[in-house]
Amino acid sequence: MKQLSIKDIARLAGVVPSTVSFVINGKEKEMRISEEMAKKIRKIIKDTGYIPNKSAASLRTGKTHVIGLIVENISNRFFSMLAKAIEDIAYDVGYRLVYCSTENDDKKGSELIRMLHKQVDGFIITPSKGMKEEVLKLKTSGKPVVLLDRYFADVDIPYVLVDNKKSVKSGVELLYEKGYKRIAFIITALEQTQMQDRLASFKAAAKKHDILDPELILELPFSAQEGAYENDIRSFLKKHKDIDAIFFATNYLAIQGLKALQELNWKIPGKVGVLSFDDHEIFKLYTPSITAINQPITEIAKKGVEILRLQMSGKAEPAGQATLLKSEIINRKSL
Amino acid sequence: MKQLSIKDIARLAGVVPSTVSFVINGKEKEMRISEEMAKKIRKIIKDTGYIPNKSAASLRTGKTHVIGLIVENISNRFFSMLAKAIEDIAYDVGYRLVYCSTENDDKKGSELIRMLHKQVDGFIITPSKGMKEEVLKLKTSGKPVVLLDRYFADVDIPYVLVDNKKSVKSGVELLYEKGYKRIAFIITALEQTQMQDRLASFKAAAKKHDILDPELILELPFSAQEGAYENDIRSFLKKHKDIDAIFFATNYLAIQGLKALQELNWKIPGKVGVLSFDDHEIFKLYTPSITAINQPITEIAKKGVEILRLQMSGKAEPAGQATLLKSEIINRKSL
DNA sequence: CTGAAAGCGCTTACAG
DNA sequence: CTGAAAGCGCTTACAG
Repeated sequence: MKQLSIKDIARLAGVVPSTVSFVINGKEKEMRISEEMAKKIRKIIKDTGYIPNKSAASLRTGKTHVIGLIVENISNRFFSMLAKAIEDIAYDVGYRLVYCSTENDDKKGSELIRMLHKQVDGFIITPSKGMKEEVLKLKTSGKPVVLLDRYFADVDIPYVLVDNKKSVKSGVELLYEKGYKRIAFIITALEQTQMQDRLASFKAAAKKHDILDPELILELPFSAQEGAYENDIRSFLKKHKDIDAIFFATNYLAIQGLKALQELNWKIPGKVGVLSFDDHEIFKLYTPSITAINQPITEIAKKGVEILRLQMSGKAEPAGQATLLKSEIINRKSL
Repeated sequence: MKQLSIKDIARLAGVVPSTVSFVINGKEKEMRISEEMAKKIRKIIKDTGYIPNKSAASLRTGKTHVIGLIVENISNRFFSMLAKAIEDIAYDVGYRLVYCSTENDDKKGSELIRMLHKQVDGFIITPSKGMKEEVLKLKTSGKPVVLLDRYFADVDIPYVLVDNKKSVKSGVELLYEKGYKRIAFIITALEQTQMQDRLASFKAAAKKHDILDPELILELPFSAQEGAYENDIRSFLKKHKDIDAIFFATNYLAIQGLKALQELNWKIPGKVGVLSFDDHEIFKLYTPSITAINQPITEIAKKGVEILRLQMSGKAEPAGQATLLKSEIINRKSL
């Protein structure tokens, strides 16, 4: 069963390939093809099951109608939710997604960008620090690109993310209002901008309320290994028995922190209050359920695709390269 | 900055495009191009940052080096883990992944297959029932395809999945050995083959040990809505207070079941033992931790890609279309 | 409205 | 080893 080409359809319809092409691409009005002929051609296309070869069209037009999504790790809940949201939105406007995980490996990330360059109309990237140069090249070569979740501080590339500073500030204020004074802040991956923002904001907010104790800030090196943070958190907590609340900068830290708390037999919220940045299914089910700051994943996806489409259509970018979205505190029983 | 083409590279190297093409595709030996010339060409490619246009190559060769992955919902843990595993394996052998979620929507699933048909060299699909016809067309047209996690019983298409029957049987036996006799089995999505297998196997194994009570089997209609099963499970449990163990056929049922148990204040394992098919991060952290049957996700991915590659390379398929992989019981504290 | 043709950037069979 | 050329399947500017 040989694949049909536009020529075959043209022959069947008794016209030239150009005419078929115009009908396929919805230009029959513009090209003043009779509605009758257009209908006939559409019927033949349907009956034969003809599907245009997109490689050929791409080669000719330079457009692929594919968006390249490069995230850190698709098996991570945040990224898979994000990917799903982007996919849904992109699908509705006629784009597909090619996605890849960088594993926080700058080399792989850069390689992926180069590999996909000609095969996608634009990129959505949650960049690691070392991808900066490659991302800049994208920008230079005029390839549409928008960053999500992370950004490069000193570079003019649009990005969309939750307002980390405001979110952490609200978190600290919530803790403060509930009467917590000895608040630990546990964070990792400080090479990432969003983490730096969270840390800076914690310090500023705690200082403002005069409850900042640098001793209570635990900065852990990033690790992809399972359970990597648990021991560090436990020994940290042991050393600071007067802690009355813990603010985890990410959900995976919180999850491992909960384990450490189980082992130490510190009751929540009796002994310590717990607050996590980033929600997680576990938090709803845990006893007690864990209060969390939820990122607006769908909004991030929506805004990201919107900005990318604006670039892809060649229109001017919206004023201002940064889009900061509001988070939401989900009050549960751990505070 | 105009994009370079193979002609530009050829001009820079003082050769014809063919020669460059051979070097790019690693055929310099075969074509007896001098190592010296090959080196020179490779250097120019590197220096200029030239990247071959894959649309053009695809148009010419008919190969895209892309695998289409169609899953139910990428934001679901099982599928995102599977996608990640497939991506890793495919990447190592020079393939990229285009993925899409069907949302269990047959129409969207079939549409995706058609849309991707010419853009991928092969498909990996976790099919829903209604995609059968479209998958069969794939097979007819000679497109490599392998099914994961689900299958079509009466059709000759290779598939890879966990041995659901054996896994459930081991689960029942574990429960029986531990002394549980009034075992409830809670299941949903019975239109899916793997679910049918799990149910059939539960019945057979329970019958064998003479502990089968049809009253204790709860078959719920599938629902994508959050928390959809919780109420049904709770009222079911209330009606059968003598249950001494619950075997959940999937992790999402177990998670909602745990909530129901919390509300009923049935202690685990004091009042009931709990066993779940499919592991989940939550189970490790829950108090008590939940014993689960873990699917070999990496193995499924590896085997799936392997079978697909065999098909893509035009080699004969391995004997037998079904590949059943062993699961593993992770013993925790809920039994 | 229709036709004829060029060209996107590759790969490869063929001739030397 | 090198050269010249065809052709993959489209889209589009041009001529009628």
